[in-house]
Amino acid sequence: MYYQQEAKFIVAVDGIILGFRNNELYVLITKRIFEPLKGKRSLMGGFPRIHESLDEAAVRVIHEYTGLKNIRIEQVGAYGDIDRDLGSRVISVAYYALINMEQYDDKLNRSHHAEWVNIKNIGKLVLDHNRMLKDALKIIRRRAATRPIGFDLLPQKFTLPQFQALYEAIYQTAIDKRNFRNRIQQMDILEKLDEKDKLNSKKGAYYYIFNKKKYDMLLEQGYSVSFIHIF
Amino acid sequence: MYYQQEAKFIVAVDGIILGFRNNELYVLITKRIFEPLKGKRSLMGGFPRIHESLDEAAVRVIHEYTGLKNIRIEQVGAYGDIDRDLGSRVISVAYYALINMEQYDDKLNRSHHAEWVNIKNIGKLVLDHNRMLKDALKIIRRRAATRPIGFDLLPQKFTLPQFQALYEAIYQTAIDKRNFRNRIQQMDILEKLDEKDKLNSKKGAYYYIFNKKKYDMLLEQGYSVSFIHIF
DNA sequence: GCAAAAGTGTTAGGTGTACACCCATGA
DNA sequence: TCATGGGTGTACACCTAACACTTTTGC
Repeated sequence: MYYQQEAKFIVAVDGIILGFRNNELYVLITKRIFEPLKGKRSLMGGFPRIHESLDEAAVRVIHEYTGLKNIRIEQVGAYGDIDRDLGSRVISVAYYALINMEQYDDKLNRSHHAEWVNIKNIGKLVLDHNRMLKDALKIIRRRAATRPIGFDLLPQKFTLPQFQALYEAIYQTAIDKRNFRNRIQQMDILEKLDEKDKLNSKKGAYYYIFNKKKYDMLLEQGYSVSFIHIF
Repeated sequence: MYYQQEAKFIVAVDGIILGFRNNELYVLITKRIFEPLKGKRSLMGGFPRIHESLDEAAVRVIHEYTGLKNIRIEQVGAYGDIDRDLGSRVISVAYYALINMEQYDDKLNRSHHAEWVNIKNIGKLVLDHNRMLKDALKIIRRRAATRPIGFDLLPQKFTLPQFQALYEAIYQTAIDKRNFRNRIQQMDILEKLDEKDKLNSKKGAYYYIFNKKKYDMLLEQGYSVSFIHIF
């Protein structure tokens, strides 16, 4: 063992957990059950264990709050301002995860005092959590601009109006229907089903599923479509 | 004080310090002067102090190694695999900095066993430092694609061939002279001087300086030019 | 005069974006 | 029959990328 003379820090992981329902983006927000700031609205957080990597800790924490396994996470960054946490000097590493709200176990809401909050109505969160959320969204938007993100966010079968609504929610902007569908079609990674969703319209919208094999092939070839022009 | 029962971690900061000279990109690499892995090639690293933010620690560490003040840093990310450091469980936060090699104090090289290594010839670095470097380059490329990065890397007066060479070094690709210049001209953020650099050619290339005021104005307007198409 | 690097414009093809109407169905 | 949301194609402007020759000057 080396470095024994160095200062040690409390390290936390915080999770920005996003879901999509009724054409709106939601963030999983909890009420802190411990001091300081007990009762205030906060992202899902936890502390890595000594035998866990940061990524593993993030996956575990998100699992504890959502009951979901096999989630993909991506790191947002490390937050290390001195007074960012009122409780102590804490360095926090933020991760985001996109999850399918249909698979989410709603029972966990109650046990964790968690709720899905529409991303438009997120108020003040504790500490620097608003900044974390903002940073996560930036990364998600960048990602979504070049690849068809959100297969994690959508149910397995989804309609094109749904898919488009997801993009509109991510960018908070209206997208032309025809342009959106043209681009999707170009990519050729969706499979149209014979089945229709008749909940949202009388005519009904065809369901699609995602052809993962084709998508992975395209990625390997370094493929990228610019979905939305944001840069 | 709260969270006292949580595990504490040794936290490090590592710096990817990039410079540009003779049309090539260089990384500042040191030989570790402490165990473990003493004598092996490594990025510049250090440990944040209790009263320092992570950003401050990164600035301080880079200052210690380069003598430079007023450097801009950007976080690359946190690295938290369990066995990433042989010495102990260490979580490291990486930062990159682009510096002007002309202003760099060469005396520090010797006192820190540091040397500038051409980015093409970086061999194996200790621990996960190769991955950090790769991640930093990804961020730098993304940044350079949409804004005229590298005013930090270039001397105050620079020529267009130099500026282009910088982009070629960042992307490791050849760029058409006329296209590059057209784009630069469109941005209208350079000022041509009457003076010429005659070191690299008989004809001589005009020096330019960067018009920061115009650049900042453009940034405020949410301006972005796609310099190079990489996505 | 000649080698070596600097400097300079145009064009064709592709991509982004704006845009309007018909279709299917339940009520 | 009508109101509602689903589905479809094109034209124009702009941007990207390809491309070749002249200029200057030290040797």
